[in-house]
Amino acid sequence: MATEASRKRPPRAGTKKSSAPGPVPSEAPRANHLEIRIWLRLLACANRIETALQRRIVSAFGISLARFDLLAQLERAGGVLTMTDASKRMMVTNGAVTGLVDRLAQERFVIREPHPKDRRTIFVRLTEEGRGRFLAMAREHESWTVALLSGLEAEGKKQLLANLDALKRQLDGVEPES
Amino acid sequence: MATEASRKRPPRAGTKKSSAPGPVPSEAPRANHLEIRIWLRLLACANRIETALQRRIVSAFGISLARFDLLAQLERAGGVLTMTDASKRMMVTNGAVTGLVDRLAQERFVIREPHPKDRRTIFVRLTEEGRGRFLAMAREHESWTVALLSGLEAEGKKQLLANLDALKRQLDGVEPES
DNA sequence: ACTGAATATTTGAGTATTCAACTATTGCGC
DNA sequence: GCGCAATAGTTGAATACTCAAATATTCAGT
Repeated sequence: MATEASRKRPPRAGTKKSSAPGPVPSEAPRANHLEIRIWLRLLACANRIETALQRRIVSAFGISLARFDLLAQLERAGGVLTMTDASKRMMVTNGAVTGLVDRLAQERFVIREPHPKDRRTIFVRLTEEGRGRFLAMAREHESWTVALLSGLEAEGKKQLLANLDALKRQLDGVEPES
Repeated sequence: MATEASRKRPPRAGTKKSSAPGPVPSEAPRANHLEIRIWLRLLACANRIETALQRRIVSAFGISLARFDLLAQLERAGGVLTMTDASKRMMVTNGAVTGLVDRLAQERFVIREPHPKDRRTIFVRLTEEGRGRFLAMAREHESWTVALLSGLEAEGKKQLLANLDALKRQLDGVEPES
């Protein structure tokens, strides 16, 4: 049936043993449609890369991926962003950003600042210290990412990127904006 | 810096307006390394597909993607699985499975059964009714998946699958098992 | 048999996320 | 100026997941 839509991360590989009657060696005859095989592969690859990166960020920097991401958006935006702009860039809801900013503020990465004119609006500003800490993290993060993929053939990489671009365009067409 | 590691879903597109000084039109000069462009594209595609499928499953069947996934694993396994085997197949921890089974049991999709010999072990069994309901869902789910990707050129699809296979092998090599 | 390591599951704390409800503000239209 | 819809942000209920600790059991060694 090839139903396997979710996107979890492997929780660090347990012991190797299967108790139930069927030890689950049958992995072969699934995924009929080409489309579904592609989706499953895509998902598997995305999962592995994300899991690998996430683990390293968390263990090396002691900061969650979501928080790291918010810092990245701030840095790219020049250091300041409103809550709503941050949520748009990160593609999460306002509510999610509230919590992330709470923690980043606690850890001195960012500070909240009022908008001089509009009292509904709140700016989130990357502190100097926060920026420094982030940049150090970002350098490593980028090299990890490159390292993960750089083993592919140059030709294959170009092809893959082109194919993914085509896929993305296709998806934008089929499923425009929710 | 091309740091953008997280994997969120767009929360249903908000209104189009940016309040802060810089209205964020600058989307151009990023993603230097080819590897990073690939990763970003891969992530974007996976996100869109997953989001689209998840929304449809939730709205059409009133069941979460995680729960749907567990049902799929059960069906594929022939109807029964221990908690641990389920968690391995779904690549989540035992703790996560406990909660999913709790709810699926509540909704009569599955039942818990003791292992005749080993009292530590618990079987999760797909009920007849649950199986029927799941199969109906699965049919639709599969057709959605195919529909999402079928617009690509046949040649591109084959190429994409091959490239993704190569990538997966590469990832398995670089990042073996945790 | 006893002891202790290993295995199976559940539980609870910590994060993250969505969505809907709610509080403040702003800014029109008249 | 008023009234009110739109906007910005926070909060809380519902899900989901990880990791570590707690429970139960099984099993192997002596």
